[in-house]
Amino acid sequence: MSGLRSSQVAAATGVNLQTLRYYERRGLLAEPDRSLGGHRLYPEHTVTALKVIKAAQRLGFTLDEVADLLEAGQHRHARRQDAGLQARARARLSEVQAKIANLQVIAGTLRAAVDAGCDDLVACTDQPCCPIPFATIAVGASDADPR
Amino acid sequence: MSGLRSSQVAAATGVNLQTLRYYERRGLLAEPDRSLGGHRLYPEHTVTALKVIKAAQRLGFTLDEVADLLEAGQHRHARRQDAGLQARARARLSEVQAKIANLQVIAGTLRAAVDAGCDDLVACTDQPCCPIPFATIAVGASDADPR
DNA sequence: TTGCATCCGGTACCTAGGTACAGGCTTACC
DNA sequence: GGTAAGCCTGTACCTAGGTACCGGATGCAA
Repeated sequence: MSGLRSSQVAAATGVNLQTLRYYERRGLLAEPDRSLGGHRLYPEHTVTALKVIKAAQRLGFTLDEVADLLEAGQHRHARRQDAGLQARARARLSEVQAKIANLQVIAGTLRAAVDAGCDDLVACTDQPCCPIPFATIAVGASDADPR
Repeated sequence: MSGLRSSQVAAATGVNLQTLRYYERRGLLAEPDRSLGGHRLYPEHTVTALKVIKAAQRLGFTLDEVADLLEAGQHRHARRQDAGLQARARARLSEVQAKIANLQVIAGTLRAAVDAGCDDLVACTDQPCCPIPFATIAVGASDADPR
C-alpha cells in the first residue's frame, strides 16, 4: 500500500506541511490512510483538491465556504437551496463588484488628494480650503473585506 | 479645568471606549490631561483627530501608516523623503489600482463560472469540459490585501 | 453620605489563516 | 544495525484591529 507522503504533497502544491494538517483539522481534506507507523499517505487526488482549495481562496471564498462547497459537491441531493457553487458564485460576484465600486471611490479620493497637493491630514481637515473632506470621506466604503 | 470625558468622545465619534485607549497606546492619540482622580479629559480637537483617523483607515491606510502621517504633519522639517501625505497617497493609489485590477480578473472568472453553469468544484477541475480552469485560476491575484 | 454610573489599568480574548517549536517516533538508506 | 532525515501530536504564537472582563477607584447628584 502506497501513496504520497506529506512532504511530497506540500512540495507539489506549494502548501506548507503544517497547513496540510490544518486543512485536515478544518475538514477541508479527508483524513488520509496511514502507514503502519502512523505516517500519512495521501491519495493522488489530494493534490487536485488542494489546487481547487487554493483557487477558491483566490476567488475570495473563506475556508469555511470552501469546505461547504466541497461538501455540497459530494452529496448533491438533500442540500440547502443556496449551498451550490452556482448560488455562491453569484453572491460572491456581487460582493466583488461592490468592493470594486468602493475601491474606485477610494481611488478617486486619493487622486483628488494628490492633485490638490495636500500634505497634512489635520490641517486639511480643519481648513475648508482643502477640497478633500477627510472628516466625512467615503463613509461605509471601507477597504477591508466587509463580509 | 474641563474637557470631554472618554464616553463623550466615544459617543461623538462612534468609536469604542476601549478603542480610544488602544489608539492612545498605539500613539495615534496624544495622552490627554487627567482629572485629579485620574480620569481622562479630552480636548475638543480629539474628535476631529478621530474622524481623520477613521477617514484615513477607510482609504486603506493601516494604523501604523496613519500614526506616521499624523507624526509627519506635526514636524514637517527633518522628515523622511517619502513620509509625506503626498507620497503616501500616491503609493496607496497605485496599490488600490492594482487591487481593482485583481478584483476585475476575479469577477470575470466568477461570471464565467456562473455562465457556464458549473456546480461542482472538483468535478469541474477534473473534467476538461468545464471552461473554468479552477486549478490554475488567477494565480497571484489574491483577494487578500497584498501589502 | 450614600448610591450608582462611569472610568481606571491590566490582562485576556476574538477573527482568519496559517506558522513554529518541542520532544519523540518512523522510515530509508548504507 | 546505525544514523540522518522525515514525520508525529500537541501546543503556542503570529498579524491587525480591536473588544471584553475584572476588581477597584472616581465623579456626581440627591
